Amino acid sequence: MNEQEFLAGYDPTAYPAVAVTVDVVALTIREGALHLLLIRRGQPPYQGHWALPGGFVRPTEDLATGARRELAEETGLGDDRMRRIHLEQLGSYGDPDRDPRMRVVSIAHLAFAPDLPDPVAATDAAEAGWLPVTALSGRQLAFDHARVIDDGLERARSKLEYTPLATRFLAPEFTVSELRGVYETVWGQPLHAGNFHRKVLSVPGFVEGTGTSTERGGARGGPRAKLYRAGDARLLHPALLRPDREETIR
Amino acid sequence: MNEQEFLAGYDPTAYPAVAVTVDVVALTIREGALHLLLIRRGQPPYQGHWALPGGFVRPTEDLATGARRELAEETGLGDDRMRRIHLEQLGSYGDPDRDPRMRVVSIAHLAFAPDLPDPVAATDAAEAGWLPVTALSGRQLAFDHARVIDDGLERARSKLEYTPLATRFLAPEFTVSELRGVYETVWGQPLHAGNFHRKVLSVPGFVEGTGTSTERGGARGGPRAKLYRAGDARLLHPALLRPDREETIR
DNA sequence: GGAATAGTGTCTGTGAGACAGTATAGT
DNA sequence: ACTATACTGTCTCACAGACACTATTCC
Repeated sequence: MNEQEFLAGYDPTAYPAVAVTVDVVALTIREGALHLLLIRRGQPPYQGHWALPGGFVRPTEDLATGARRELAEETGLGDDRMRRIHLEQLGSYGDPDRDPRMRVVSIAHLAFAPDLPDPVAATDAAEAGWLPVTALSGRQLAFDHARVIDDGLERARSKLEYTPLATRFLAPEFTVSELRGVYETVWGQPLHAGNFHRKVLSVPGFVEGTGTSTERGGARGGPRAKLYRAGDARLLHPALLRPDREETIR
Repeated sequence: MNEQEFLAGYDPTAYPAVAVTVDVVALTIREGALHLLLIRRGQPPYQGHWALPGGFVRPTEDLATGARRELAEETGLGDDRMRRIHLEQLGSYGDPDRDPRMRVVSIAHLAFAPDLPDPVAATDAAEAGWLPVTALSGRQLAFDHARVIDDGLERARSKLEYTPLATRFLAPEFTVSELRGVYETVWGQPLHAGNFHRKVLSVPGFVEGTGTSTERGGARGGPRAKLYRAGDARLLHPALLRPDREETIR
């Protein structure tokens, strides 16, 4: 350890400043498609490119609070609707050159939200909106946000296997079919309706019946479906594993 | 958005400085017990308390590189032995008051290492060593490191279920019994030897035989065991689930 | 010989998935 | 009437866990 390193151990100002931001990969399901909240940047760098909502963490807030605040600012949601949104830490991204202006370490978060109204663009963004994740390929994303989004989507797919968080994409009361729709949308493949139904009801604590049913059957016929609420389980056991995972193993 | 917030969006120096550190929860197995690399702090705050190895991120290194560097510095290992250590990001800890000196956001990492020699204390630490994790309860840990360690241990237990990373606690060639020992140590419960044996060999890509066997049988008798290497799987399918997870589900 | 360990055989229960079938509603 | 959907029944296969057993080696 030389003199510079010794000093640096005690005096962080011996190093150039590092900025800490929080970014949010916010997912929701609209019209059967997985959507992502994105902001079109109004100034350089990456002016005109799409970016994740986020910003500098404030002195008195912790990381999760900062992420929740950024999400609330961009979506314009009140406390009541914010409370139904699941938010967890996704990971930190700190490559030295990920932001051309300075060293920025971003703590990315992942959010699952029920279908929400279109966001009102904040003053520091030219535009904000929910974009289908299928529309991202080919589009130029700011910073390393393409990778953050990829990580977030994979985390979301994985979380649906072991946790009951799929319910967070739905209204407080939902049918098994709607829940199956969440899985099919996030995983990107159809599931067997009958087996899914039995499986969901057999996992302890996943859902609990409300005793009520939908007012009408399906748009194209069928009986009225029973309504369920999220149960008290925090983990699904046994888990609902994705079919055909062979590709990702090696 | 008021004037201060507007400026802060463009000029991070409008906020008080934030320091970014990397910390490492480094785990290894010694004499059948799970051990953790800890440093006894030589100066305030938390002087004399045990803390995770870590330090400030340097301007030109990314987060994983910083964590690997800190680990190498504390253990005194060369590149060859460092390469066999698994390192992954664990999570970020950024509560505003976690460090009394200033705002410090720490990106914690998790490392799995084979049995290593005792570390040589670096100049900025009074003492360094591998401590059994069972010896931690009751001991005063610096900062929020007790929580970081808890999160790391739970992550380690979980990773052994879905990945072949248990092999990272062992030498390049190992027996099924030694591998079972890793699981039993990390999970803290005995496993059925026969079923474990069959299970490990049946998971594609978990281990591959070397064609050789140990020189001697067990210390207290038994045949010579076949030797295996880590296979090419990155995920175990089907997974090796911990027995009796009911407690953690709700 | 006695004891411990490596490794295999077998049985049972659970659960996933395929498939079929019934009941209920919309058009 | 026709069709789509909700939900249930049944069969098969895979696998986890319990138990038993043999073979090998150390003491």
